[in-house]
Amino acid sequence: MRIATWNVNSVRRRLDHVVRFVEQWQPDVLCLQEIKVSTESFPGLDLAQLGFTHQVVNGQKGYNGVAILSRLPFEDDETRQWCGKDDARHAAVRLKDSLMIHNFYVPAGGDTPDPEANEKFAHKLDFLAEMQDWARNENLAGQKAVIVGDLNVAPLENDVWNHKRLKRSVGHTPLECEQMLAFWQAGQLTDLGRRFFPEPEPLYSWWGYRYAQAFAKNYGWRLDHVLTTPPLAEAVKALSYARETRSWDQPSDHIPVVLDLA
DNA sequence: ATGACTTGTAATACAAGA
Repeated sequence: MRIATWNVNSVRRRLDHVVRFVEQWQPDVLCLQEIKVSTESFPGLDLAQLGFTHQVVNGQKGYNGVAILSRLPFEDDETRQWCGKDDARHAAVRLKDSLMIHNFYVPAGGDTPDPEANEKFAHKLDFLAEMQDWARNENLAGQKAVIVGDLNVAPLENDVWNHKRLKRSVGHTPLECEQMLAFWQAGQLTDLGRRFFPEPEPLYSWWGYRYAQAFAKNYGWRLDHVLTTPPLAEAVKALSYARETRSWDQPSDHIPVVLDLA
């Protein structure tokens, strides 16, 4: 079984890329973030034609938004609010044999890494704290669960192209990195990115648009993560990064990360 | 050397991404 996660930066703008990725990689489940469309306007028929006849969409107009698309039926699905906001940052499904898939889009956090001066950063820290509480309260570690998404934190030194330079930048500050690792510990989560590609190897899933040579020079960040709980340890077979998509015409700034489960 | 870009909204800038 193959599960992919991808921040597509607008599912309507990138629909051709989604089709191309699905044809080449054949995921059974595709978790999207930043669909940037209301649930009503989501292009569900186009995606159903790819075989994803089971869909849960948590969208809103203009910003954010997540979706889980599947060839396999859901036994249950859920979209819940975080930090008391109805801002379309999470969706979850339960497949057969109680396999849970959680798809997150964690707040980016704005420009200034100071929760007093920047309410977006405060929101991001609150969100990360709530994820820790959730992992404990739901006994995430005891479930068969896959957590994926754009978590908007690159927690390890080699998760950014220049640790020394970027440790003051939102997404790689010590406080965010601590909070992300605390979430992983709260759920006893395995960081599959680093299980398959250990430090100090550079490992990235995002290259910004603003610097045109970012991808060519590999000035990237690892913001997109795939995490699994202890009951799934034996089932994890492989993890892949679909780097080629970043070279396609008018790409998303993120690439897909692909998990193979037995 | 993360800006210099890209998106959606709405009407020619602005917010947001990170």
